[in-house]
Amino acid sequence: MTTIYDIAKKANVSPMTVSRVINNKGSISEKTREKVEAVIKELNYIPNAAAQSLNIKKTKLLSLIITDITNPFFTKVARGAADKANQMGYQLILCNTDEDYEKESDYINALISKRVDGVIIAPTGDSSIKNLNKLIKNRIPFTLIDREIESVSCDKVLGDNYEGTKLLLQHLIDHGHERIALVHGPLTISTSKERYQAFLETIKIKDLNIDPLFFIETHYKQEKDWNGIDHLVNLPPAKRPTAIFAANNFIAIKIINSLREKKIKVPNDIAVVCFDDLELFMDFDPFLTVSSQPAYDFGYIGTQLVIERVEEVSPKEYRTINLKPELVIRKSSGTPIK
Amino acid sequence: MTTIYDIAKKANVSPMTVSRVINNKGSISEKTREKVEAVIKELNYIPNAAAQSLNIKKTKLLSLIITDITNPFFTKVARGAADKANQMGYQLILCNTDEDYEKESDYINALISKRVDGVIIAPTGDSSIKNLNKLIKNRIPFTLIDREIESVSCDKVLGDNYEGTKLLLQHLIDHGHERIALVHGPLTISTSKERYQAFLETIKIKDLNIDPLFFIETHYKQEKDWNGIDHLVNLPPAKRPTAIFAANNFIAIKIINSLREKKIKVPNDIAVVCFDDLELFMDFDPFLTVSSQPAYDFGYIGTQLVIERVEEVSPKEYRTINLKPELVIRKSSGTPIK
DNA sequence: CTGTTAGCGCTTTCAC
DNA sequence: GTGAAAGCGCTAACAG
Repeated sequence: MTTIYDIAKKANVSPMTVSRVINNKGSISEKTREKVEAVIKELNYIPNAAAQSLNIKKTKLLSLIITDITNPFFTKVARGAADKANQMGYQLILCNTDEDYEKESDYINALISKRVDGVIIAPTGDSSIKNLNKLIKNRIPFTLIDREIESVSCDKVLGDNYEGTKLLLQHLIDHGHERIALVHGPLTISTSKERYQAFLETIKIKDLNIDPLFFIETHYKQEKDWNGIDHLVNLPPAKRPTAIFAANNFIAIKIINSLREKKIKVPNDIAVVCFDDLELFMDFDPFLTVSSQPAYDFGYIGTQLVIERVEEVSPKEYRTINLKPELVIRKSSGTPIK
Repeated sequence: MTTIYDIAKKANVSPMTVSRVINNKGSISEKTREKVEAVIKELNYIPNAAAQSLNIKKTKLLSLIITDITNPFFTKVARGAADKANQMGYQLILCNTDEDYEKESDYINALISKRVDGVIIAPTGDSSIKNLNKLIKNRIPFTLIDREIESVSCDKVLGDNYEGTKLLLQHLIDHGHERIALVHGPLTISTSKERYQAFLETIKIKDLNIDPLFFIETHYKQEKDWNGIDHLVNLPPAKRPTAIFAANNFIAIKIINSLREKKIKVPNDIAVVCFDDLELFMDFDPFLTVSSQPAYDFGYIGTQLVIERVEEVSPKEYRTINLKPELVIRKSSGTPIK
């Protein structure tokens, strides 16, 4: 491996001069600069980042912690984060937690060891606060994306789950639905809790009376052979919900699979809507009616905010960016039923 | 930041002893080990990876270079790579090249500077050989995935593009199609070239006479307002192809969008098939007939192979793993037309 | 079983 | 404009 010393020797200068050339720092005569640069090129020299960061205490490493890159929402988030990171000269370490606090914890330790400059994280849940505190103790700035943890102070990029839920629910109600089931995620995840609460509030305002059996809790994760709505599906048609609200896209997939198995048609027999788009696929077969969030921006802006913290150009006060959801009406919500 | 010296002082031992505890190396009395571990826990000490790697010349950093995380094929690849990497105690740096040689080149330089232990790469094309040579010069092992570059010696995880193409084409021919268009990617990408050649060979064997206008070149990338098949679509129905073979999933999306705009129905008016699945969405609306490749395995096995190189437990000879495609027949190829 | 010395490859600080 | 010395936080190699 060629080092700064090899360059120095061959260029007849001191290592320090080489360092100055590499970093464009201090003043050097045009002549020596050219000489040094020539040798660097000749020897294909590339500085050792570990040695650099040991001195300057910066790694130009960022990490994106999400629950599953396979979820199209997070795929887009990752694209946004990677784009911004690379544009600013940072590399991005990708971490998938699978909604698992322990994995999250392990990752955080590894990232601290790597001395990443900053972290963009969609936490696994409210208990993630302990992991975030570790970052704080180690003075690693982070921005929270998608999922809120109120007790933590940091930059945040959040969606509007109340608004998104209301839009979707209003749409169903406008179509004449009164028997609407909600399949939501764990209430320890802010997005889940907020969508749940917004659902409750809205049906209260609309004076709808929803059967307690119509509230179902599950995971945000993909799951084979999920049978969470079997008890609804096995009901005689007149007692079934006429519409189902899925709290995220993966839940919608589970629901639609369940319904298909039972030969129940969407939207003719039961309408289905969900939070978060399925990207791509919806491009060529617009099917699911959704509250679509600007996933790319969560990643892009989230990354921009950490970088600003890392480079100390942020205002002292932490910022919270709110990203609006958009109601995208497609086939799965059907036509008015009355 | 607390260092090994802080621990040493507080535990009344030498820094070296602390190092030994951290790395579980050499022998230490149970007593001192416990004492040191207690202090480490008390001070929340986490070793500085930069300092470590400066000595041991290993970073426990791997990189996955792909063209677009947004393509479901690569999303799965990324999941596989991340899973294996983390399982083995490595972190994964994600790089999106957008099929751009220059970006690839920049990434490679950055990764060399970071002294990543290994790289898993789906190269942008045949010219990537220059970038790979840089890795070789810097003694960074890599495995090539999905796309072959014959002149380079390394571990490889490749699909069988001939087989996949033939399966798909045979399926169309069995359905009675004789006027089949091919929309393929740049021939500088091995998968593209192989699918193209397999197509030519197969139609030759089957004695089909395909209009040269039915061969269309485009990118593997997503593209808004793509009009690459307008000249086919504008043909009178009797002169149009009865089926279109898309060389990858994103091309299929472009085609289906184009057809929909012109009110041409798939598969009734024109059948469409493609290489690589669209995952997820196909779960709940099985539509596209495809040659599906085990994307997750490309990432998982590719990562396993580099790690084996990194840890020097591989056989001397480079290995090539061939992953078989699977024909998945769904709606888009329709029913036999004769 | 434990400690000392040197040095990984670079940058900081100060001198000239 | 350039260089010498010291040190970032850790480990290899040796000594005891």
